[in-house]
Amino acid sequence: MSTEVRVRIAPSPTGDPHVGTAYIALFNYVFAKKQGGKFILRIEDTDRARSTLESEEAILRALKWVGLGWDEGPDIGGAYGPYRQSERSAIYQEHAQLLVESGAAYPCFCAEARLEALRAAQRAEKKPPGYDGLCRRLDRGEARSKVAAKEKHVLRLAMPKEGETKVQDGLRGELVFQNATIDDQVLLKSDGFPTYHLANVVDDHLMKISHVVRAEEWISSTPKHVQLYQAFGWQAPEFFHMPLLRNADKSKISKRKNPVSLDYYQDSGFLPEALVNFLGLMGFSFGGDREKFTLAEMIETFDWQKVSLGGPVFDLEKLSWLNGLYLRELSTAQVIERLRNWRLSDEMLARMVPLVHERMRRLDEFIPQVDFFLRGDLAYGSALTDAIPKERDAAATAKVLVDLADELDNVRSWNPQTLEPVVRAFSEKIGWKTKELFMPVRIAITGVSASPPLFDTMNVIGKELVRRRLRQSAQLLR
RNA sequence: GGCCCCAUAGUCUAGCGGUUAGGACGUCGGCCUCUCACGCCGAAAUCCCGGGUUCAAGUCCCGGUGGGGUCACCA
Repeated sequence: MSTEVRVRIAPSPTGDPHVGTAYIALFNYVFAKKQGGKFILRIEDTDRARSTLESEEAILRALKWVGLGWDEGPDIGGAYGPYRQSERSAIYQEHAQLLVESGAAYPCFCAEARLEALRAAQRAEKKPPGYDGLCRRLDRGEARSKVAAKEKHVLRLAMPKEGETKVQDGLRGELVFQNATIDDQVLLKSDGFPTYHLANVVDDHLMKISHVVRAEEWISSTPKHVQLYQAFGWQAPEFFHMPLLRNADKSKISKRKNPVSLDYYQDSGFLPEALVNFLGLMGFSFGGDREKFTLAEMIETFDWQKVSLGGPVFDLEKLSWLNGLYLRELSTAQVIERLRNWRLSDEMLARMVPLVHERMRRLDEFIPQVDFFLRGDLAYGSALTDAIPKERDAAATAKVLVDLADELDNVRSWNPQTLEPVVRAFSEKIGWKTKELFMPVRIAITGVSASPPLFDTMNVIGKELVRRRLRQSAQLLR
């Protein structure tokens, strides 16, 4: 068996490129490079309702932006493709079939409603929720004929009900789980697509992944994965569960409490090398008192022993400081280059100029009018409180802004035409006249009461910055 | 609630049986300076609690407590 180190980052393309993805990608990448191994990108798009190609593209773009390139992936191929799970359905079906034949998995015909009722009952009795094994007890012949009759079903893992499952974690040692406490996980959904559990095990094995470096939130499902490896007769990879990035209140980092999209960091003018350095500071210590180090230097000194397990709070303030260190190190020419690649590109100018063109009398009025396009966070002074509609109060306005931020999060394709109906529908939903709603929103997003049309403005500023400003404004109003 | 993980200042961390518990962000004060920023100097602030083990415990063990994760036909 080959001893080559092969690791992967396996994002699910269901939203914006997440800072946590970059964080985990970083540790995979660094470990692979340190070992002279391969770093693989695999797209886990088995949730066909939520996965989009647009999101996949954004994730690839963002990972490239932070400088974590892959050796094999959906865009460049490789010896173990395809690297998009939606293109591997047949592989999962075959493997699932193997499990059914060996008795390690069984078809389950229970309807959603029954499962919900079951869970509700378990909750009421304060028992741990989980499948009750009804279909597991079905006669195998009967089950087979139901399947043959095309009855709608899923495939479940026939989890052993006795004994224990041991997980070897490279960071935490041996983790022991009582099998009786582990649920009969669904492996194959009724739409024929695999769940994460099946797909991830099958792919990791087929793609010869040697080390699984992933977030701590996966620990509790790892025994299921270990059971699957055993059922297939495969050797499990080594697991390394990294701590979770946290909000200031220590909960798992989330977009409600933190800018979480890599797009936000790019749009706000963070340098990718600073962001990567900062992510490296989360849970990893370089050695000595060094805090500033390059990716290459991190690779050189990387060692799992230097990884700590407490969940690190993601502190934008410290990231900004680090970013300043990098920024000041650049030459003037380099800064100009960075600015051009940021918001002073011809492309950005081409988007901004039409919006302020007719509002300008002289060229010198350009800069003040595009001010909010070029900023990260805004300074509002009293503008926000002044924008509270008559008949409404600060608290209500704050809530509206936050709710709108959430609403906008669901907007997939961000442009003036898609934004307008969303915001208008929102206005109706909350029972505010558009007249009442638009001014506080305008102020929150631009900081001023006179600006180009709202939706065009939002379009250029970008989703993440818009959402961030709405949230920040709400914060200030409270 | 069950299961699991974690625990050094507000935050990120060093420490791997004997240290005045080190560094960084942030905060406060000062210096530099036309202002600001940068830079420099300084200050306040930490070993969650209780038992063990040991001559000696932030460090090892156990138990609490606290925080977190997870309990989906989402990953």
